[in-house]
Amino acid sequence: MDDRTPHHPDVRTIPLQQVLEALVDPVRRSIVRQLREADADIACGSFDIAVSKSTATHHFRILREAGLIRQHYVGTSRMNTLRDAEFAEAFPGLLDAVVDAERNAPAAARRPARA
Amino acid sequence: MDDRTPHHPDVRTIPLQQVLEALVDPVRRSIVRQLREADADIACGSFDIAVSKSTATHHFRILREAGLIRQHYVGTSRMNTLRDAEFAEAFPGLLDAVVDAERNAPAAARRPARA
DNA sequence: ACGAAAGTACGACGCTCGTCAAACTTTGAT
DNA sequence: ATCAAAGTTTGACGAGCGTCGTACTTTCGT
Repeated sequence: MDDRTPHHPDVRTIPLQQVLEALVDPVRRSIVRQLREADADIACGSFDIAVSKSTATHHFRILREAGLIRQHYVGTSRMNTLRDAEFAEAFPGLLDAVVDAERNAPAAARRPARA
Repeated sequence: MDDRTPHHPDVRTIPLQQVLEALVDPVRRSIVRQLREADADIACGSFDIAVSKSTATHHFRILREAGLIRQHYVGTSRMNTLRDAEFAEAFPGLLDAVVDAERNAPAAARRPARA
């Protein structure tokens, strides 16, 4: 059985503050973007992010608690899905605006402003 | 003479990262919201924000450098205007989404998540 | 000319966040 | 039964941000 499924908050109860704190980190935004472009579940380990495993775990938790992603186990892999529709209902236009702003941006603009 | 007019960057050159860093602070978001609801210039000292003068100055600078506001002196007062249209052109839908998300939110949701 | 008003500049301080390594857990294969 | 793979947890560390007080600058009244 999977008690291994973590808690997913109701998106409508999440304050904008928490959402913005989640989206302000470039690594997390990169995760969201990759999920958008893939529209299929992606395992934690299969993302193109330049951080250690423990840091990755941290970022996924922040995203999950901010209502942006859903996570469920498949074997030893944790799969991630964007909670696209639900999120858009609670925060109309927000995710589109954020993702679109960087969609065709030069690579440099996608990197952290401060190393 | 007013060399006292500070530098205002071209909004199109500003990375999303910088914009999100500006908008993630609740005090700064409150400033933006007040400017939206007033649609007239407001002096730095006339905002309803619970921080010291020097902290306020800091927040206005962050907002200006992120392309969100324009500042100009009138006497000893520094007036602030939202760069609404320009900003919307560079980041379509973003400011609307952020402001609208909190527009009719309960007061508690407008306060910092962490004191 | 003097003083008050409105901001700015400059340090300083505390807290939080992103980061990592190391140890641990759970699942799947052999 | 073992071992490897995939994540999580915990603790630690460094950098950055928001905050303030104090000193300074500029402008407006009187």
